[in-house]
Amino acid sequence: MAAADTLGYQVNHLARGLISSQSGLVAIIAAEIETPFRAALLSSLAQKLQTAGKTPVLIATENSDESVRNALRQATSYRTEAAIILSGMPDTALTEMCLRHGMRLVLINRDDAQPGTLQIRLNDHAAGKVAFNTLMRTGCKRPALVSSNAGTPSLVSRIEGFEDAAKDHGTEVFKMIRGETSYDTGLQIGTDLFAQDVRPDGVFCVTDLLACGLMDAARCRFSLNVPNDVAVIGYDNIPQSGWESYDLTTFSQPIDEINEAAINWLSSPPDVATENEIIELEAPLIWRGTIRKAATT
Amino acid sequence: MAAADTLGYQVNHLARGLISSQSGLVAIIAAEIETPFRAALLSSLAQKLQTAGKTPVLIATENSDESVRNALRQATSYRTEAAIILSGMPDTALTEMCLRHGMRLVLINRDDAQPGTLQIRLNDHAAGKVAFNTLMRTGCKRPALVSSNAGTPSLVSRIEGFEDAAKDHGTEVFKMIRGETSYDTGLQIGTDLFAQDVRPDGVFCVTDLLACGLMDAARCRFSLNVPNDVAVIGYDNIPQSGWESYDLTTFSQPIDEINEAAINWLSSPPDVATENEIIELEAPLIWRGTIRKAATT
DNA sequence: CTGAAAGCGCTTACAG
DNA sequence: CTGAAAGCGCTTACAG
Repeated sequence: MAAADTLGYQVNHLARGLISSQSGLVAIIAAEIETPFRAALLSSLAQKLQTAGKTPVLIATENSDESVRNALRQATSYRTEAAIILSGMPDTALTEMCLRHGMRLVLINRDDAQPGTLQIRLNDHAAGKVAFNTLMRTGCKRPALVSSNAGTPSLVSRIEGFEDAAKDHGTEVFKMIRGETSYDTGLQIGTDLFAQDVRPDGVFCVTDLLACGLMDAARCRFSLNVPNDVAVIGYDNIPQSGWESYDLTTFSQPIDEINEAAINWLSSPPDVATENEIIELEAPLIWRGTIRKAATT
Repeated sequence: MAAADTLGYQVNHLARGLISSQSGLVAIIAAEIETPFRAALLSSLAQKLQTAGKTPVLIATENSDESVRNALRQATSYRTEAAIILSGMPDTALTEMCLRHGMRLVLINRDDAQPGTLQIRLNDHAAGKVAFNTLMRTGCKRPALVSSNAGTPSLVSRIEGFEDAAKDHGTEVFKMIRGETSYDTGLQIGTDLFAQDVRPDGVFCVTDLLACGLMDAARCRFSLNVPNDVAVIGYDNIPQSGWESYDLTTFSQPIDEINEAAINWLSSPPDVATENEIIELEAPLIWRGTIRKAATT
């Protein structure tokens, strides 16, 4: 051992992976990793994977299913033990190929059912409802809903939750859905939204990035006061929503819980789960300054 | 080939790497990847690596040299072809071991000399000077300099450049260096800085994150106007500095150039470079709204 | 030009 | 309990 140490010997994981079919490699497949929420999720995930003794392989994709397919092929060629997919959806044929290779799949924030995989998702429908009810409880009369048209299952659920709550309440919702999920589309939507004769006085942005853009439009371009003229609720709890310029009330994605659930499942024996498994977590509302004080808590 | 395709055959890169010593794997070793600048660099790097036919292995470290050392060991055990290091410094012994393994090393934004490596850095000293001169040219009388005490070579160079320019100009600089490189320390430094009897009227923050925090302290806590009461210059050009609430004048790190330089060097034959090579790039100043209009352009 | 053999560095099962 | 052999899936050099 001493000799090995002085010679700088290290086990060759490539060779070990070849024989034992335990490569120690886990693929993280994600798009838009430069985005605040994704970056935070990725950072936490990479660290937890390492402390669990795995080595993360990072595969950046575009937002298309096609590029996720290629990513998955790249992963299997390295006999990755598992893939954690944060964006896009592989088709069933590819999923099956992964399973045949002994590779395990976890899908985060994706509702589509895939046999043999673990799905981790948040209760987005409930969050949409909470968003609506919170706006109403704090005195809003003209609620609005803004989203990108990325059409991700989680975004769609948030929208539906908000609309269902509005229907129950008998209130009409002004809806503006456009562009990609970014600060810039938030800014543009805000610019159009607040240029109207009758302005909404409370808006749920399906994402913090959209909310930040919308708030900047409200304040810099229309000199509106948040929350007095418009209340705003976001979703994700990115670092910027805690910055004093925004101080945004938002839903907090439980990043650590998500990643721990993923890693626990990967560490458990694979034969237990032949069906697909679903773990649903809650995203609690973080009360900050973009909402008026509620009459009732 | 048709049969291979229907059976879903794929070359096993582990086996190929074992025999050909071309694993196709490149390690990215980085700390604080959830931070806006790092996330942007990482995203671009991962994508460029993939289109160059390499597969990135992500190794998240803490900011210590010790954890970079462990990361490098993990990388060598997978016979990574190269490592791109964005944080911390491996010691010479480890660098030599990497080179002996046929692994190539590129160090980004690190000034420390290491034989056999490629160093990519920015002309931070010049940027520090530009920052000072720009503040003075736009009418500042009491310049201040704020930094974290991370002590990274690039931060130190920015500080020295600013101070050297001040010395040439015969002007005293108020300096506040504290904490880690984050929004929160920017906020705290700003809070203390603007509570003084004589306030600075122009400050160079060595990082955009610090600048955002400082601006929020100035505006939310002291109702100061930027740039009329205080001008602010940052460094990095993170996405948030382009947001309307900040509209921060800052130095733009040429992320694409940095990554292309790294990948070009990795693609060139290794025997050419036995000495360490240094590539120095410029970070141009992006003029936005946190600086008064200059009398002379 | 085609085809079989050797070997990369491991781990696992088996023989001594 | 120790030690040698077989084999993981490739690539490269060599024989036919």
